[in-house]
Amino acid sequence: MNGPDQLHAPILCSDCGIYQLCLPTGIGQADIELLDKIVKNRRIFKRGEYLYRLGHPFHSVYALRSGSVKTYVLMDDGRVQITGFHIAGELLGLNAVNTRVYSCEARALETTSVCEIPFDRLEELGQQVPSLQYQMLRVMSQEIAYNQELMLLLGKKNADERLATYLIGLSSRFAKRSYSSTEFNLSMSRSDIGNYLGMAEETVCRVLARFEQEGLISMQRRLVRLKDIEKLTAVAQGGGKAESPSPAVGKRPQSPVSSRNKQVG
Amino acid sequence: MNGPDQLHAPILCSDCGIYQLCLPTGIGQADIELLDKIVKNRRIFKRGEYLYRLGHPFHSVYALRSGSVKTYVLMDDGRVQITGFHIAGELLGLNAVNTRVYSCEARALETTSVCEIPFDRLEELGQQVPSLQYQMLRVMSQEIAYNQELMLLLGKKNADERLATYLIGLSSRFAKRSYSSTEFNLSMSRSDIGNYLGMAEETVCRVLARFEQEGLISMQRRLVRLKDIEKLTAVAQGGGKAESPSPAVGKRPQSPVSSRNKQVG
DNA sequence: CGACCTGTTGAGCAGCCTCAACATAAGTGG
DNA sequence: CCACTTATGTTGAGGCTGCTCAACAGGTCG
Repeated sequence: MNGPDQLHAPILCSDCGIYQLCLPTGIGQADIELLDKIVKNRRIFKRGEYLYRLGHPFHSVYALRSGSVKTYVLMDDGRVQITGFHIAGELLGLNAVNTRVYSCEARALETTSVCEIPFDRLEELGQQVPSLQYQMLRVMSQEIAYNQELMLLLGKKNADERLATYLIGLSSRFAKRSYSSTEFNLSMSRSDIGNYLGMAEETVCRVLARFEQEGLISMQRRLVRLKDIEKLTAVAQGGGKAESPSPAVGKRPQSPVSSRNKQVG
Repeated sequence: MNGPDQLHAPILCSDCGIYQLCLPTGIGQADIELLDKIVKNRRIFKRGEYLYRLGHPFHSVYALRSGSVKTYVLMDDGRVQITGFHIAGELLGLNAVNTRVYSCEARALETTSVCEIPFDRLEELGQQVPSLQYQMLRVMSQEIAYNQELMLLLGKKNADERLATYLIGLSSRFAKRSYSSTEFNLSMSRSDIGNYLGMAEETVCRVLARFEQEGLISMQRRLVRLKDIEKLTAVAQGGGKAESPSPAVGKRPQSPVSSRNKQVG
């Protein structure tokens, strides 16, 4: 995690707020007005409704104004991997540019307000406003970096590290939107969290229960309070247990960092 | 997997070949010449050398002319997640656009020839050639879709499915480059494959050995021959074992597709 | 208030990791 | 060219993390 929006705190543009597409200095007022004309298309999605579905033709991108959305990919037999959890200020759907067909589904986790932006309009405008083009590249670049972190989590972290990473990541994202970074509402169910972090729902419960018992957090249903962010951060990076004598050995999780993993190209 | 380059077979542009940046109809001859001026910068990397490293400043993107490259992210304690395996015709480095700093490392797996393209030059040119901008979006969009598949693999597939998916994915990528789709050289070590698929090196060996024993493939060291692509494809999608009576039940791997996973937003 | 959805907790099992020894290939230097 | 060293791949035994199955508790909603 560490997640999206690494460097640039998304800035509201005018009334609708295209957030990630606008930079403080990147786009002028006149351009913003142009942009506003395009994005007037506001929509509300209720919990469980789809912004777009797998295989549907690509026509628009979506800027989230409020609420939250999960995106996920599917296997034939119904297995689900949630690939993203998106909150206000983020931009969805650009990943369908290549094939012109959505490669994943996006579904509202709660009542969610979005701006729907027709991509061809956005493209036209991009040719008049170079910095807009650049912003699109940035948004996608950011998503790639974000996905890389998730892959690291899925491939190399154990259950404790995954959940700690998840909580810390949420915390810092909320902080950037000026929400509380220590107390917030997970809009995802335990099952969703499991499908996001690559673990069973039950394991999510158990680990959270242990975190609470160890004084790292407190929870009631989907409301979390982070009580020891420092220790949580340590857990997320694999320094969770062992303040043990042996500093290098006993890292515990998969990937032993043994002499073999020297990675020689 | 199914991997990159879904729809557009990358086309060589002039002598250097910017592959993914060019479409048959997208970019005119004059533009290609412009592009060529920029990408004259050819370089050779030997096995183990870095195209770029974590935290280094972003200045260029790299188009692979021949050879292969792995990209990966790191944890503090040395754990590694390989996030991409790239072959001739693919474009690397665009994921650093956002932060202007590389968020991963790229390392040659064998002697590899690349075109190094200064990004600011590419951007300038993009403003004159709109379709080039669009191509960049496409390349990144494609990478995102590709990463989503990898996340699905890492989060939801068991060892057999992972390796089958990996082999099938390689096969179809080689096919698109007009290499043999049934016999090819894995340029990654077992350890790399493990760090890519999120499993231990030993497990990679064991599963490959079993695949060979079951007549799906034959291997000697890094040379693979796919002997039953159909069955391999079935395994990749989780239909590997059970041609069992019960069609829906007994899916076997993590994520039971039980009644609970109904995913209700 | 009953039906249902979500979350919690327990018991048992198994897939995959860890550790370790060995085999083979690939370099390296004399 | 061969002996040595190192990297890479293979195979076995055993244990642990996290999954599965299952029953139940607490909320939520009609």
